[in-house]
Amino acid sequence: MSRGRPRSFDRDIALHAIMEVFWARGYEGAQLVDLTKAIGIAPPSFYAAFGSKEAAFIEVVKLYIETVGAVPMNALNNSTTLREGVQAMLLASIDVALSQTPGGCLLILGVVNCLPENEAARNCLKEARQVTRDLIVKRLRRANAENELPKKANISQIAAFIHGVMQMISFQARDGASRTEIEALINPVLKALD
Amino acid sequence: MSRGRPRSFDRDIALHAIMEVFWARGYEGAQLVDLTKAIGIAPPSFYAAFGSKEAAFIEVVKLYIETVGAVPMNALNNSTTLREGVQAMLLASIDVALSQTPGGCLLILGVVNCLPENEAARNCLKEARQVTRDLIVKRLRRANAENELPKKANISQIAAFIHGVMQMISFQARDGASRTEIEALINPVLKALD
DNA sequence: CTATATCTGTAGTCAAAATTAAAGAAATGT
DNA sequence: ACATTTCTTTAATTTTGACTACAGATATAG
Repeated sequence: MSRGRPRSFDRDIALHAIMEVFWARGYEGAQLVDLTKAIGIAPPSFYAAFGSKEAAFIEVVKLYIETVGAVPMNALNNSTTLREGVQAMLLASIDVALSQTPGGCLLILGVVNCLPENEAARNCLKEARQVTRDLIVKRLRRANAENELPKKANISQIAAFIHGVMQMISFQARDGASRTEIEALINPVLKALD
Repeated sequence: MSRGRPRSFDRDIALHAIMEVFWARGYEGAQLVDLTKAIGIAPPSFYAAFGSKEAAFIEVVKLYIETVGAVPMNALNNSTTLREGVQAMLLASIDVALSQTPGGCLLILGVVNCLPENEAARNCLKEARQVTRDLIVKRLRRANAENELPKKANISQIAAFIHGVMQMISFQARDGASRTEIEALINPVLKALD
């Protein structure tokens, strides 16, 4: 089948390893030496496997969305009532945010400020956030169809606010807030949904 | 009085100029060449006047708090009712967030991820955010004393949430949200205060 | 067993970014 | 005027970080 010397490491495991590094340090904060050390390889092996730091990041974001990020979004959808769904999503987001050191969501905090040459990484996350927002909108439309919301409810405003709560969770987790403090943040959303 | 060749630029004006740069690009995103270009000087003049990039940033943060950041905090305090104060503060925060390109507050977005050698800048902002939070707590205590809040109200939880709304304002402004979209974010807080 | 393909390891290259050395310029104080 | 002080200008220097050339290693195909 495949000729040549085989790779000395498992590419999937390596991708998970660098996901942790990008998650903890952000795109620019994660230096190549951190990535290669996390895998236990030398730079040429990294470039052979992933192409570039930027390409690796884009792949990591995809993996993050499919694994880490999927949990809250599934919790949102696999619920009968909107209120339960939003609550479950936000609680899962808190788990995600507190599962890393320092805390927070890669999609929200991974690239906030960046050098001009790293705009591609920032846009990659911006698009991912738009997908998150769209999923929330979709769930709200379903709730609307099921008469869980006033017909005149402004779906996109509510979605922006719910997404905003995920953002404050990430920021405060990054600043070192405790689980108790962060869990208290979600009450106003649930109250607003009643 | 002061001997020697006089400075060719006004230090205060220069500080304001680099405040804009740090605000727009963040600490690491603002390169020295951006700072010196904004002032119109060469690197040695910058170092003679400010010491280092880090020292300049710390000075900028102080200036930002005293000028830009003071507006929302004064709005919070110069109000008879808590509700009016919070609303005025958040509206002022929106003005601040939308007054820069890209949007957002320097204290919230200036350093999110950073290289290990820039932890000092991150801590500087973290402390500034703590001051913001403390001011909100103080205003809530006053409201509590004036019987505007239930005696059992959890002041620090409410403060964390209000601060969180400022974070979502900044973050969504940075992502390009419109004034209308951002203004809609503050309704749930006001509702929660009733 | 040989040729070929692909990986690894060492040791770089290259560019960018913060910082500074050194010489000349422009003010004050005597 | 002259000495002194402090700034400006130009051109490095130094460091760091992403990326790679090249030689040696290890697999498959025939």
